[in-house]
Amino acid sequence: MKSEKISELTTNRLSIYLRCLNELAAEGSKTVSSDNLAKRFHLNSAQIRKDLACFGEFGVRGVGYYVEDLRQQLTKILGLDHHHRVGIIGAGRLGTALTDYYGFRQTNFEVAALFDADREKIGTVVSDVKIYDVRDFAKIADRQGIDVAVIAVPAEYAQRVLEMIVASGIKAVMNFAPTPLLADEEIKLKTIDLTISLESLSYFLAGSGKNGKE
Amino acid sequence: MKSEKISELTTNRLSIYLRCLNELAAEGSKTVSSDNLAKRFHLNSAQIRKDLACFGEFGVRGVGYYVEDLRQQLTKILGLDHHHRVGIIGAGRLGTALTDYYGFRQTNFEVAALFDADREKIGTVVSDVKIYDVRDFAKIADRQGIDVAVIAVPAEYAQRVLEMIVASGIKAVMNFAPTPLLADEEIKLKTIDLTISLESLSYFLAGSGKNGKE
DNA sequence: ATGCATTCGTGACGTTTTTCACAAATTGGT
DNA sequence: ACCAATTTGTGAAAAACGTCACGAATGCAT
Repeated sequence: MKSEKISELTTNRLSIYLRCLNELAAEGSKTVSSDNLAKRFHLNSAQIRKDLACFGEFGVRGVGYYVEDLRQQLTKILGLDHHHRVGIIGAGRLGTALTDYYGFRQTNFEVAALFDADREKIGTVVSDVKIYDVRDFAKIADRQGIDVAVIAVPAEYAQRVLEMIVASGIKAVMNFAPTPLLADEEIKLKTIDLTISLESLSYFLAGSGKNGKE
Repeated sequence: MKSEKISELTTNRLSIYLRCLNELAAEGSKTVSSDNLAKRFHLNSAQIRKDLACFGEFGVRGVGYYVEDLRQQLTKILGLDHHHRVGIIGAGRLGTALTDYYGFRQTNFEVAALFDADREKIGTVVSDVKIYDVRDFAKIADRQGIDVAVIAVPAEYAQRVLEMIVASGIKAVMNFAPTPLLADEEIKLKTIDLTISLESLSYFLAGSGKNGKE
């Protein structure tokens, strides 16, 4: 166990390990070795051990990891034993699609409210979630206990929306607008930029398949 | 100019640079320095110069980069001067939301067809795009000239869908199913795993804001 | 009990990515 | 024509990340 700061690459992999452990637990496996885990994806077993070692000594030499135990540990480390309430800003196609994205429920996130500026939409309900006026964001976010915000508005509004979110005291933000946003250090901002991913495919196709890989 | 293999991190940044150059061009700027570009996001100017140097010497010492020229160069490098036709497998919430995601059009991608296994959906039209039977994928993909596939089905079907896509000869795939997929070397597979990103936020919140950053 | 097979935890090593720092090229003013 | 101010391109240094290899701990068979 080394309690230096943990890289995001490591925590991302923890998510993958946990998913696998959940499957193993469902299958009834009692223990699993790092080598075994590594083979499921094509990872290196030493990396898995190192990732886990950041948080404690969960394994038993000669045995491996106890599936159920490690599962619970990772669930706790990733904070998935806590419920989170999500507010989505932007009730367009993407925002509404996310509203009943089952990945949210699966990971203990609940979409509590949608926000939009369009008067036509305000007051209506999508998948049991009400659409509020974005101008009331701080008030509703507070009343609803929202602790995670999702930005699903056009790029040109994203920075302003982010500032509104931060001003309301929310610390975790997921951004789908295709633009890099500037935020204070104490905010966790995660940008999912589909355009970059698309252009990455485009680059690959332009190079006419000279290089492959993930 | 060094024509070794270029890392994905580099090409991803090219996308960001290009976006910025498009804005600068729209604003009427003639030239821009790497330092100037670097300040817009918070990147290092040397990195920008190195990224660009992978593809040629586009800058002029003492001046910077000619916005319009660099814009065209990057557009070409990223293959954005070519049109691509996209097939989306899975006509659920996500698949249909993606269908009129304007980022596609912006980047010269066009959603040509949707595919689903649900008989209720097959034959209907979403945002001018027809939903076909997924069992006819190879045939339709060929007929429609589809060269990019998007996987928007539940995780348990994703691997099988990928194999179907690969079998039909398509080389570029974007996967939204929250599971790592195995693909051959010659395929470009890009996985966008929202669950991992969510859990990353959860991890941050669990650590109660001890560390921030992007 | 002892030995053998297994598997973790980790220090050492190698690779990749980022940052630094400076020579070389260019412009504009005098 | 020269000097000062810029700003690129790039080798070298630093940092981050991944892999290897091995000592230490454990279980099982004899």
